[in-house]
Amino acid sequence: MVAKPLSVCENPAPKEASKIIEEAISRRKALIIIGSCWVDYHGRASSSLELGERILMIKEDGSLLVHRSVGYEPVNWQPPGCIFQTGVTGDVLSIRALRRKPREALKIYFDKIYLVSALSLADEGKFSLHASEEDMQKAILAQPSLVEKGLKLITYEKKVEPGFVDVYGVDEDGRMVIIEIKRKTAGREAALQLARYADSVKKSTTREVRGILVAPKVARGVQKLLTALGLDFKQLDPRKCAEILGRSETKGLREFL
Amino acid sequence: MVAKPLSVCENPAPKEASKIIEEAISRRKALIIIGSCWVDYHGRASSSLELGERILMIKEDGSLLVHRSVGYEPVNWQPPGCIFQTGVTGDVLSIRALRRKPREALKIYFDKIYLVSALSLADEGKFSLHASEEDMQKAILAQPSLVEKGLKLITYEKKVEPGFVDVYGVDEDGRMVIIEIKRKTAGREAALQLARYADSVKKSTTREVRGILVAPKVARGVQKLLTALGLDFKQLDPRKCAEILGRSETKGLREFL
DNA sequence: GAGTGGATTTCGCAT
DNA sequence: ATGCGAAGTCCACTC
Repeated sequence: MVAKPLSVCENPAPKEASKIIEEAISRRKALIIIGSCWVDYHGRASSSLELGERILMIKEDGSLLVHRSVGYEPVNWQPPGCIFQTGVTGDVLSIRALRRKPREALKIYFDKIYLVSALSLADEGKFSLHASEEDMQKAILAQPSLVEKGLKLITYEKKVEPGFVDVYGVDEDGRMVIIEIKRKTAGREAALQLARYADSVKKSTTREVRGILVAPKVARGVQKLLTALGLDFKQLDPRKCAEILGRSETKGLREFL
Repeated sequence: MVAKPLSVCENPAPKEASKIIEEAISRRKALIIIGSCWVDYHGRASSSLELGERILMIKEDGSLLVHRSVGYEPVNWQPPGCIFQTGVTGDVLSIRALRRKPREALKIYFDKIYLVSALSLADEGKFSLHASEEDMQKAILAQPSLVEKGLKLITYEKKVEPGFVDVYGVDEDGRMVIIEIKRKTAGREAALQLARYADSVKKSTTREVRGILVAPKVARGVQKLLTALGLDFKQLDPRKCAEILGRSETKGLREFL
């Protein structure tokens, strides 16, 4: 028999809420607390949030999220690894989440608590993600012709002076090729970064060096910038790369690596 | 009298859960659903998440978060603006969150539902944050001597070729000064970016040009890089800037702006 | 432990 | 709409 996945307590008194919360934290349970609160944060920056109704989530790893009724992001939070302290002063429940490295403190004060729920979530499910920049790189390694006919790859993530080159190879005319991969629209930064890499490589070889920006699209004006910098552009969709990997992942790539 | 801030339903049947969820979404309420589910996502990338117990949050603005029992970040999500569809197939409740621009779809399938809670959160509280890069810029504008004695500022957010210079001025010897501000440890990128801007400005003037990197700290090796590039560094803490703004925000800054 | 760069980044601002 | 850069970014990975 499995432990009950959750307990629910509506409209608890502050003392009762505090008891549930401390118990849950000590037993490594997750918590959801809904109520009216204000929040102060001091650490890498400082912030204050005035009174309002919010959702507080405390997780098993000691992370904490304060969510408003709108927005993808929490308005306040604490990354994993917090130490928690709770206290009751009058009718106010306070929760402190402290972190070292960096030293930062988040304090929440509830003047009304509508719900406290302690959770024991059983979750062993695997998460898998496709069509990342890494997938694009793998697809290109498995099938260099995606970038250019006759292209031969030498190394990947080759380290040159100021940073990394995503992929590094030789074209059919024997020129060195540096490839910068972006999984979404490439902006000015990507072009300038590639130009820097290319310059850096040029300094260390007498051979001709080409830079190719691989991305699904370039931002407005960047094509012109690429031309001015003497760089090439090859359009490539990350989703197409994911498809290619799905079909041929076991073929060429393993050999290459 | 205010509306009841939340309703709670434990262990609902799929049909019942579906009804509550649709009702809540149509009334622009937020939702918390806890249960055992699997998740598929297709859009900017693709992902799949196997069966496990999680917390689903749907917000009033049509954003959606799937949280596991650990981690600051949601394992799956959808930004604000979704359209939702629910359905029941056998004992499975499905929730679809669709988005245009970009076109992406997230599908959640619950085979067990422990809790459904619909929330009407009243939250008008102001959020304020201090010690951002913007605060550093404001502090420098209000008090240029923070960077250097005798420094006179001309403008800020000045457009130069590849981007924007944070602050732009003249030092006590009449040399042009461009300032790049970082609120935390400045890395190689910051130094190279400033160098690019400095080069760009040098090309458009015959006057001497200095670049100053303002940050609480520079990363290892970056000081050497700055020297090599002929750039200066001025240590400045964002928290000190926030203090200065707190004391003197109404003094020099308003005049400058 | 620090540094570096990607992310389904999100978010806000300016063009 | 698109582009661009900051973020208390978080996160994984390398040195």
